[in-house]
Amino acid sequence: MTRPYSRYSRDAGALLGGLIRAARTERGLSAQEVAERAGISRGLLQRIEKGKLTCAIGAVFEVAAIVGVRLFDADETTLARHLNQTRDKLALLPKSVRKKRKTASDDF
Amino acid sequence: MTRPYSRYSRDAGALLGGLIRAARTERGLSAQEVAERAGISRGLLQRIEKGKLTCAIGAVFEVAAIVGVRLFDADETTLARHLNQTRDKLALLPKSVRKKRKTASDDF
DNA sequence: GCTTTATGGTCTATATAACGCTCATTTTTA
DNA sequence: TAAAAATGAGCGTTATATAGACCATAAAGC
Repeated sequence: MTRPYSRYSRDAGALLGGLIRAARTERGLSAQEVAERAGISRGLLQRIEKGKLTCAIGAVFEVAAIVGVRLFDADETTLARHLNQTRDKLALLPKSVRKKRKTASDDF
Repeated sequence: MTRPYSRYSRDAGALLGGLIRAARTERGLSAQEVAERAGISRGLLQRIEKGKLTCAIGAVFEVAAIVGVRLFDADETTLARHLNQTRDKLALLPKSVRKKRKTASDDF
């Protein structure tokens, strides 16, 4: 990633970080404790809560799950179900994308 | 991140990657094109679509925005508004967390 | 007030992610 | 079937995110 980030990404990162921090303090968890449970350093947790966009998405997911911030507005079972649906949908879509396609023409 | 990822994170990553790939093919965009627009390499886009959890969250956000996958079920203006609300909420919360707190006792 | 602890910031070393390239395979169109 | 394009995957190099330590400050409890 050499390009500057878009407004949307910056806002999304800041929002997610803020939600994580709010959830953590509401639950009375220290940064040290959450970092240990997530298996990351305290410094990385600070960057996540500040909305830095260079953090690994896995670390963000781990922290979000620990403090109770749910992405996709879905709990674990809903997530698994949605995951299967997406897999089924992908199986129906074309394997590769070409300029002119017979399916789902955009021009009308 | 040295620890293995939780089930939740793995599912969330796979789901998000699948949603991105489905949205990209539905819109008839090639991997090369999306990668260029996002300012990332094609290899990184492949890893994102496969749900690899080591990808930077900023790159994932950029790609998601380009192909039209919205996190938080929110568009740009809603995102900004929610962002402000989170900031206000954070201002009311305690700045640091201690073991025994007067606010929001958990024990009843 | 004092003490304790959480947090914010900086620095260095190291692990590793990202890039750019290549090639093989698959898929689509002619 | 052949040609063209997209995809998947591997590899060496480079860039950088992360961990871990440190210190200073701020905040909470006594």
